[in-house]
Amino acid sequence: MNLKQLSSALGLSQTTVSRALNGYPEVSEATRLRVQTAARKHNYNPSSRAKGLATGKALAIGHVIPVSTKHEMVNPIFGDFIAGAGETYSRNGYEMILSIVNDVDEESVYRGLKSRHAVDGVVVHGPTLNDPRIPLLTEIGLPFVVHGRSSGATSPYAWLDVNNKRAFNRAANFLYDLGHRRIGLVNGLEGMDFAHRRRAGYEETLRANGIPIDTALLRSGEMTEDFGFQSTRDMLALERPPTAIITASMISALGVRRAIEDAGLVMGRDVSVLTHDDVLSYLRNGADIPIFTSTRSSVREAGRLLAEMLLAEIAEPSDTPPNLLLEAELMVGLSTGPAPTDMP
Amino acid sequence: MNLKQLSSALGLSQTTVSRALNGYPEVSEATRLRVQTAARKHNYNPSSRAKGLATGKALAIGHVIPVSTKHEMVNPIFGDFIAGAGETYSRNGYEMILSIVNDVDEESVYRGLKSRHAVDGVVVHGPTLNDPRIPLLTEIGLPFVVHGRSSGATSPYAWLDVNNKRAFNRAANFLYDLGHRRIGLVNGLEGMDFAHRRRAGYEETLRANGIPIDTALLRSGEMTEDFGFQSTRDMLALERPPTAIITASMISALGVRRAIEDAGLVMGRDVSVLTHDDVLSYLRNGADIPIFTSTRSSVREAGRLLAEMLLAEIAEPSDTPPNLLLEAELMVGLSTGPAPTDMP
DNA sequence: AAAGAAATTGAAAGCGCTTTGAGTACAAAT
DNA sequence: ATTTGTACTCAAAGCGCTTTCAATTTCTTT
Repeated sequence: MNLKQLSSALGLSQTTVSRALNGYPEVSEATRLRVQTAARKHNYNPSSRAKGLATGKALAIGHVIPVSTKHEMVNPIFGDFIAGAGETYSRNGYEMILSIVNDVDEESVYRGLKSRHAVDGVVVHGPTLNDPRIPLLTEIGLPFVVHGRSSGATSPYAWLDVNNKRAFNRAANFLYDLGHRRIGLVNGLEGMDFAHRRRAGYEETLRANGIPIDTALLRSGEMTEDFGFQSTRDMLALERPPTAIITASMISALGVRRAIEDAGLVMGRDVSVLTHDDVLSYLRNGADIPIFTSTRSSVREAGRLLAEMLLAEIAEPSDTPPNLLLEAELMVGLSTGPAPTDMP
Repeated sequence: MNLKQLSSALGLSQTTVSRALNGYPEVSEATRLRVQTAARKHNYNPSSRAKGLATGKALAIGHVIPVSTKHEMVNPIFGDFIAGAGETYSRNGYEMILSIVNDVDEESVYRGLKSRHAVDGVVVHGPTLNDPRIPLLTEIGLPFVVHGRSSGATSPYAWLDVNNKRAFNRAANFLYDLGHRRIGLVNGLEGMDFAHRRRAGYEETLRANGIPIDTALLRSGEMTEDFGFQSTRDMLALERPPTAIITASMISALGVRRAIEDAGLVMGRDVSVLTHDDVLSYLRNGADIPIFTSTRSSVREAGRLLAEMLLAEIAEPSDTPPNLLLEAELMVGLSTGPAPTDMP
């Protein structure tokens, strides 16, 4: 059933039917009702292609997911983020278009989306330091919001981020207050902006408390369970092992935990662990009492909010790009405790 | 730059330019080359909307992701599956459209995708027993392939599945051969077809070996880390605890492991653990020696293959829907060992 | 009752592409 | 010299919508 058929079935012009369905005021309420009922009855939905062609809007948002060519790794937060954003889209009649792309030919994907008029805007995932996508999108004039930020960007752009630096300030401070002086960091990949900021927060707080940075306690890599495990195992084998470890995700935290227990130690007593928690649906951090002490910020909620920002920006572009900085919550769980006193 | 502009820039008609770009034979090679060069130079890409309108194809595949209203859970395998499918799509010039939908109003989403001509086909995720989407899609005539199967379906439909039953046959057999007689099952949600088949495989093998099914050793729920933990903790507290546990995913396996160690036991010695492993990119099961003994089947590869099936089906529908049954590989790791002899 | 305003409806153009049916030019065949 | 191919090229219609501009009907006002 298309518009033509529907309107002739109703004995009305396409114009009137179109107006009735799109809420234009020049249609009598009686007619509108009649049209709406008929549309529902015949299960009529305007073709999005035709609509898009006529209006010049795509009613779609692109998400370009970079898959690192190195490890073929899909960021595990992605599912939850998408779920959050998707809610906003469907509430607003937008479609979500996903492009999985290896990081090499990202540029052409963005250009393609733009020139094919496939989307009205895009979400930039996983920003790096000096992310080239930001100037690119600005140049080609495709509306976008970055999930995260990009240190080094020279002009303003729209973003939504967690205050990673402050989160890790607080994480390090919390451990310091518990008496820990050797605190390891199992961070995400250097080059990722979030990892950079987290490390900055960690180092700042340590320095502020007079603790020199020991690079032996600094690891960075893709946040897999195995990476958490290996990093921790190696650090625990040091002459002066850390008494606490801060890590960047629940998944790596599971690996950290495994290494601690493999070493015959007890998490929360011998070694404290503090993780960032994105509140992924399948990795709930314990129900009442969190297993891991964590800095907590729901990535799903971030998706919801970011999508709203983007849609607002598309509806009426502002002259100063919107920014939103979310604070992470510090949740005390069972994985942290006072620094062991029997250590040197 | 649109077709009109490009063709007038070239001094050719739109017809010729269109044909040149789409590989039609009635265009001289010289012209084609000239057109292609100009198109590249001006970064011309045909509008997908206009193209779709003219051809009647959407050049897009829909993925409708059900999010359970109960737990707001996004299946963690989803990211990797999508990554696999996405590769196939982009190689074939297709777009992927994602709809996140709570399980209640799924039907209207499928009908909408069809009537809006938004997609040429869809992938059905997470099939249940007697999944209503299969008759629905068949009825409305939207091509689809199911990732998994649906026990109880009355007519043939296209699917790609892992041989879950045989996988769990082998899993149970492997443990039986190691001397285990009390084998727990931490399964996915009853109602999900894959969980049903796995349980069938498990029960079949136990019965075949003369072991009665003990419902105290059977758990089913959403496959979170916490669910693995709680189920295992409870089972270990039984009067006659299991000496081995089979679980449905790496994530729940991590919880199983945690419960075992919390109980002061050693995985692989006191309690054996065997898990199904979807080979998720962020949960690699150890590099050389797998940590967990597992039945292994890459969900990413499944995504790739399934997308190919669907595109082939769209290109030329076959009269008998294609099916593909993948076998899971049994990988022996460190989490299993002979049943402890000191147990009754 | 006439005139102007307001409300309601419709015909047709246009969005950017593909594709049909027709036309032109040139070489080869009769 | 005419016919028959062959190789190119193009004008125009059509895909299903929105939207402009114009037309008609109904209501107010005088």
